[in-house]
Amino acid sequence: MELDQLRYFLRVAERGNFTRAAEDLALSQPALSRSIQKLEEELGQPVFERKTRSVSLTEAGVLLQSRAQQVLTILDDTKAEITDDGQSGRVRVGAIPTIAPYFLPDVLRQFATEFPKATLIVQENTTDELLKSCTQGEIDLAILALPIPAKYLEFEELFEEELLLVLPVDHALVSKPKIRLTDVEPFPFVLLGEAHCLSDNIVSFCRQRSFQPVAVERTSQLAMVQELVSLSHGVSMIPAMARKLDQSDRRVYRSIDGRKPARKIAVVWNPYRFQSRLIEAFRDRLRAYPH
Amino acid sequence: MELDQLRYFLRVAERGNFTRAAEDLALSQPALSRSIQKLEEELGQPVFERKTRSVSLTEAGVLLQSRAQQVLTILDDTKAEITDDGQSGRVRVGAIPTIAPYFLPDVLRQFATEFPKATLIVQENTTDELLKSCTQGEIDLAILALPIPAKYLEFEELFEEELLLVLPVDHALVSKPKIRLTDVEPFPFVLLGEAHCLSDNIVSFCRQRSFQPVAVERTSQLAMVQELVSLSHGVSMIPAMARKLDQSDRRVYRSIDGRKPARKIAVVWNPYRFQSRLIEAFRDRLRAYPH
DNA sequence: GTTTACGATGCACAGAGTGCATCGTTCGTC
DNA sequence: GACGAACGATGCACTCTGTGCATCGTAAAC
Repeated sequence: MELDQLRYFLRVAERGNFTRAAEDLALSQPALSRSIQKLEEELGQPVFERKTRSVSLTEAGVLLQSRAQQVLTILDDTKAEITDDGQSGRVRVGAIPTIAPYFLPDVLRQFATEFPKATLIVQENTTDELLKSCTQGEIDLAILALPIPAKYLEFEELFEEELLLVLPVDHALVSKPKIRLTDVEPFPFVLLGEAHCLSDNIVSFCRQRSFQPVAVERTSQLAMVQELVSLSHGVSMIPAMARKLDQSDRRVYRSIDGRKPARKIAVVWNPYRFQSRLIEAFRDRLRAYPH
Repeated sequence: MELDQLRYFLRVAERGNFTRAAEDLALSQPALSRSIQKLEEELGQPVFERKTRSVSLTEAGVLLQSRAQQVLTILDDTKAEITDDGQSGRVRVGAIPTIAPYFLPDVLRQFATEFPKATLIVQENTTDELLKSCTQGEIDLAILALPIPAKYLEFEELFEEELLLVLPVDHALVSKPKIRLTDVEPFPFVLLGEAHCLSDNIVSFCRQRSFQPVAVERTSQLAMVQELVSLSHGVSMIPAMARKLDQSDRRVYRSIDGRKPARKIAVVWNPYRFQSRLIEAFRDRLRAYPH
């Protein structure tokens, strides 16, 4: 039994497909097939059931999967722990798209200056994917908005951030000195796609005030939301950090009067994985970041 | 990091010597040196401190040692668990020399008949060595005499066995109808070497009756004790199972009157290791063995 | 100073793992 | 019902890694 075989095996188990797994592994499909064959030969029985369109784990495969994961995690962490000098190494950070471009660059720059030997790897993805990556040890830290279904993960709230109402410059509400949430109710909303938690934040905040925002458009980037608002497709709510970077004069931002909509930004990590000094340091910088 | 590297590493750590470890591993010393070098290269630091006469673990090495052991154990057990069909496989049994030849052959024969596909491996060694082997997962079961310092090990008493007084045929006590322990006190003893727990059993039993047997001779095999007794070098105490196999008429066995000296035979195993159905079966046969 | 113990290094070789090309089988589709 | 696509298995040639043998370098022991 070789470690590579276990890595290969896990990937095939994950993808349910030799060809796809081989691509992931940067390996030819025949090589992968043979590697699994050899593993099965050693175990005296198949670990996969080959169906015509996909493969699934046998009983033996299920057992092997959990043990292989365990073993590779231990070795990965051991290596990280031994090579941990607090200066060099790797920090893999994930962030949701509505945070990444507004919050991360500053922290990354600061961190890179302070730890020039460190390698920073950033992944931008949805909350669900980030949590999965974090659980599987593919990233060390994830920065996202609460609430999260954080099974087996640890998190720490970093700060709370106001969501600002964004309006086209010529919108009726612009001249109103105090805008309450109820004032917004009649207007259509421009929101991000459903996979984005910011939409959930906004919708759930509105729902607490018992109104359901009407989403006229769904887009995938905050910048696009801002542009669509400028073009009077609707109004929206934008995190304060995204407003800071907005140079345009074709839209205006207003703070909602009364209880203000907000989101809580948190950092998440996997407490079962070794936390290198570099990772700890990154978390420290996140905490210390002015907001 | 490769599994072989970890195996090599552990052996060197155990032996504190590359050359010796290489012999154990059936590998040339240069190959071993290079393998460790590569491991150290990957970890970015040495795992051994090379002194002129021996090598010792560095801090990193100590960490790696425990993790490597853990990993190899998991994989070993996983393989055992997957390949466990209750019929084929391997059972590694250890026994102390004063039990092995008298008790094991019958059990082994019976077990081999019942499980013809199974491979039986028997190791004869002292209690200390067997417990060490069991802890390290080098054997699956150990059969020995209580008491044992059984840290992290589980044990189950199998039966209690009387220790019989053995005398030369022409000994003064032979004609005595009832021999009490005090009657034996004046006579010199033939005992096994100090590493054998049977000597401990005998000595501690006598000490409870507040006398210290005088050992005139120390030998390494029960058969030799029996022969020396025949030659009137002294008297001794012999487990009942060893008497059964004794065909000679040059010595006689007597049961001590009063509280009889005895030893408790137990089977020991490592509860942290996977117990295959074959191992369980072997334990069952041990329990069921008539005594 | 000489010998001994022990790990490191140079060099050549064998075998395991890999990639490419291709095959065999089973669905899905026209 | 024949054809094509998806997917894993197999044949073959090659390369690269790990290994053994011979030898070296160094420090302790005699």
